[in-house]
Amino acid sequence: MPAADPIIRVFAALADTSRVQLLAACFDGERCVCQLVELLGRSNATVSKHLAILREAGLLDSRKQGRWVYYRLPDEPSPEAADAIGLVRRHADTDMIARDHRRMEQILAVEPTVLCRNQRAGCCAVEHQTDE
Amino acid sequence: MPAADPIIRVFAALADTSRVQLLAACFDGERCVCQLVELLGRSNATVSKHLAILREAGLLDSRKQGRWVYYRLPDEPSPEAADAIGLVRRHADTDMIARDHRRMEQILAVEPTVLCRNQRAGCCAVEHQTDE
DNA sequence: GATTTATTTCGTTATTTCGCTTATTGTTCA
DNA sequence: TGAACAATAAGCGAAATAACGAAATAAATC
Repeated sequence: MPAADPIIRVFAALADTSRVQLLAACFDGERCVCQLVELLGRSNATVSKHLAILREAGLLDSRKQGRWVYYRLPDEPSPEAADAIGLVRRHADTDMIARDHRRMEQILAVEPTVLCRNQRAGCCAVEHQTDE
Repeated sequence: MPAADPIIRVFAALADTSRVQLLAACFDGERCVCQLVELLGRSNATVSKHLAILREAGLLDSRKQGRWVYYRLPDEPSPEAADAIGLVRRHADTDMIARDHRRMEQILAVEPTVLCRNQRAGCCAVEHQTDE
């Protein structure tokens, strides 16, 4: 974790499928944590930690608005972060990202308020598609 | 280890300082395992394993000539490997690579035969510089 | 056949990572 | 002011990873 070299930190941050998913989910705009929790289907603590790792590597920025925290691609990324983000854009698993993209469209159709309430209740806020 | 996505495998391979050092050591040409063992100052088993991880990620190729195995940048890298190698070239820790480069010049001045014999004897084949 | 170089495996130890549950922080709203 | 709420931090256990020594294997050379 205490990677001396920033580039090692970037690589370590991206050496995890969940984190690449989270980064890719922000390609089209900023996302609320609760939306990303819904996307990954993991606990909010887990997702929050993954996001912190991406932020500390300089791959995401966060912004707090009211109760919600939004994550987005950095406006002024470090050279290595910009380069790495481009690499993910060009080469990350197309199928997975496309699938996540379709699911994110469903998630975005739900009010964050409703999303959070359903997550708290322990049930899925957005139905999973039966891709086949 | 069996990372589904090749790009994740590439990132995981580079999320380690030793492996970035090994990759960078091959920037100027192919290197014998015994030379890389000397560079890192670790056991040959450890170095061999790191090299295997880099090779399986498509970041290095290996070639056997006589008793020695030489590692080099792949002649026809995958798109993601080529991209990642460029990223390391542009952004990896300059000081560390320069230091390794100087040390590699000393190592290259020694016959691989002598290098291996000294390594087998358990002593350093090439004096460490007292950088300061 | 013996030696040499590299790889692989085994067994051990230490460290790191992932995900969870359970506080805690800081905000909004009744 | 106090309750509810979103996000994060802290702590825990399980699993993966990294390193080593030692030994076995493979392949090439002498």
